[in-house]
Amino acid sequence: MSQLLDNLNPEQLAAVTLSPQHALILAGAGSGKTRVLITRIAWLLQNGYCSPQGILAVTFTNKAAKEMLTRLSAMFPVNTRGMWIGTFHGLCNRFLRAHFRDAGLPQLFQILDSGDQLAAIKRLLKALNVDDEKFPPKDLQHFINGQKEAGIRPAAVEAWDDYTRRRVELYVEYEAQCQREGVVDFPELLLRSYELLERNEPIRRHYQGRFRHILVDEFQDTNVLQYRWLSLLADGGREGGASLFCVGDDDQSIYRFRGAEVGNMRDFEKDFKVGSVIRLEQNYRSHGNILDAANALIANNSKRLGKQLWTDRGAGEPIRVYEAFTDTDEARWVVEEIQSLVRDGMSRADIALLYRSNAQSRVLEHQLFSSGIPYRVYGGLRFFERQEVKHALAYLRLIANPDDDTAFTRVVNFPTRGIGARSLEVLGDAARTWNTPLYQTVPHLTGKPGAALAQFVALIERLRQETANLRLHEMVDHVIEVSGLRAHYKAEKEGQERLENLDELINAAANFSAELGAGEVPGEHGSTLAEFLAHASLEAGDHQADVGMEAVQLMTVHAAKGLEFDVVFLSGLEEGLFPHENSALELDGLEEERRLMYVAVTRARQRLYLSFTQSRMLHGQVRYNLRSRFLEEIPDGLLKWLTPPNPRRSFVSEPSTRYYNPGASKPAAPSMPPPPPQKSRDLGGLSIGQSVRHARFGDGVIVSAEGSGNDARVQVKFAEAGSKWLMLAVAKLIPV
DNA sequence: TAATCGTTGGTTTTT
DNA sequence: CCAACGATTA
Repeated sequence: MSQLLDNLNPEQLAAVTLSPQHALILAGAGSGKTRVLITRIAWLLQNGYCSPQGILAVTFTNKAAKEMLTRLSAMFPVNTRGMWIGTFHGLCNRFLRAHFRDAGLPQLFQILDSGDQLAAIKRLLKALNVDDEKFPPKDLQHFINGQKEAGIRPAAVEAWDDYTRRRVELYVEYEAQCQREGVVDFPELLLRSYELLERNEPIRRHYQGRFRHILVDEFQDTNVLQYRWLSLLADGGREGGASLFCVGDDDQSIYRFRGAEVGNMRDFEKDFKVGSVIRLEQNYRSHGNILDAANALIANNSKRLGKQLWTDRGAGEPIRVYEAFTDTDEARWVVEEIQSLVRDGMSRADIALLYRSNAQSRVLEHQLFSSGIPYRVYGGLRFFERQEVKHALAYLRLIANPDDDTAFTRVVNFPTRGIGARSLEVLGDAARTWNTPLYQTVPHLTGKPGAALAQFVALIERLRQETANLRLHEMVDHVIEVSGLRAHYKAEKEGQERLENLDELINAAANFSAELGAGEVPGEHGSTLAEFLAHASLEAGDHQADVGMEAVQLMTVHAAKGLEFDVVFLSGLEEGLFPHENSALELDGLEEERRLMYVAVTRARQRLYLSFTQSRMLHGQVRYNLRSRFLEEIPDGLLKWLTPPNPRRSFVSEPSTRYYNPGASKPAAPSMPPPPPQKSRDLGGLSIGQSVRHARFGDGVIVSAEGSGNDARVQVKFAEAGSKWLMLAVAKLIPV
């Protein structure tokens, strides 16, 4: 007991030992929020406030959920089985499996991941003969998911124009298709769960009675539906309902673009009459200068709940700033700096290269590669998203649920068995006529295509029978073999890696049943298989780790959230890139970018490098940008310039020849590249940062430029008219 | 049915 | 510039 609370600071202690009540914990970066969350659970259990069955703890990622489970069992001997700890989607899946009938779902319903969902929508549009130029599948997917995540079914969508009305019709059709096929997409997992709880009183009562303490991680990332779901489970804060313990940081809210609603924090405070907002502001990660920079930066945001990080570990090193000529030079400098760090004994794995957008990794990778520095890029294809794995899973899905048309279409002709587009069209038409899933439509067909399709159906039936008494991994193995997938990839010249991945899938199946417990009964194939398939959809797998590889870590700032490194390089600190130009179009977009910058800065433990370039290759064109305003928002005293600091102006107006002053600054990059070409003439005497007047748009400032000669365009931010790109050859811009 | 060519668009992303 | 996708061609 005493051990449990050892070494907690006063605020952490207060949060952990709060008497059962609704609470909002504002947990700053590196303030030990996970520890608080876990210790809170242990404390509640240890002091008999509730049993493990009474705990519901929810996270966003599987990684976080797993960490919570492991650390909890390490901290405190408890049967974690009874607790509901998992992701929103994982828990909703569990809930829907338990109540599939009441939820109106088949017992073995399948889960569509985003890719599957997109494929399903494409198929739908084709079947309905909808012009996918007018209704791009991706947009429709976004629309549908957006509605679902706001808790809105088609009937409740406010559609005032024809376009929206048509999209709502397609939303209806899409729902019907999913229902027919017995599949559920990600947002549907949540919405179904929510609706079932809402409308089924016995079930609602049961869960409201069961869960006494609901704990939420990364609360600032919840969307509207998730908050309503939590709220419902906690009986809206009424007497006798569960206590909601929400941990989050509004300053680290960086997922509004995917539906996160920071406003949930304020709403929660109000709706649940939260008496105690506890701030965790002591940071155990970074040195003072880094925190000061982060604090200064985020102070520029207006809509904050308010928080100030501090540390007792001393100021540490200054933040190093480097101005490069081009993106290539920037990358070159980063690599040299890394080499020097490694020479001094720094481990490569403790160094991170962060950037705003994935496209920026290319140059960095190139330089790292040619210097022979091992590196690892996060955020590519994940294991369960690989095509060979998806193919194998599709066969398994058909065994579990033949109505799954997405799976059917995926493998009906893979490996090829003479079923072409023509046959599938016939089949699709027939399916519509009979209103049956593709699989069930096959027997209705006659003729040659019918025969080939019948063979495919026979194959699936055969697989189902032959695997009925096998254990999961044997089943997977058998399916890979008999379906012809293994032979197919064996024959393919580049198929070796794919074969290995298929073997890995068999391993994954074996591990899965092992973890599930020894209780697996052969022949009960349904449920184990369905659970494995759900697992594959819900947990696409870690971004493959090169185990033991001492490698520099490359990732976007988004991907870095929650991580920390001794040394962080943040490159591309330029207007238009970071903050990203598109952010200017969105309401409060700049504040979100600033939070993103805040996240980036607070990743560093000891040393932080910030860099920007004068010119950068983007979309095949050289662009000239101002350095990021975020740089200006960090107090000068915290910065150490590795290149001479300039007034915030582009080289266009002020050629930076002074960089060539040989003795100017000692860390000047050893291989100083030639200066970028002077483009000032191309801008017709204008320069970035300059104020101009336009006859129609009024006064503004040139923010960036691209192209040259006749194609030269400048982006002008007008006081009244907003931001515009103007062709210099066309627009008359008068310097003011 | 596979290979090749041309077009298009290019923040951020977990489940 | 360059990757991903769709349409066309052998």
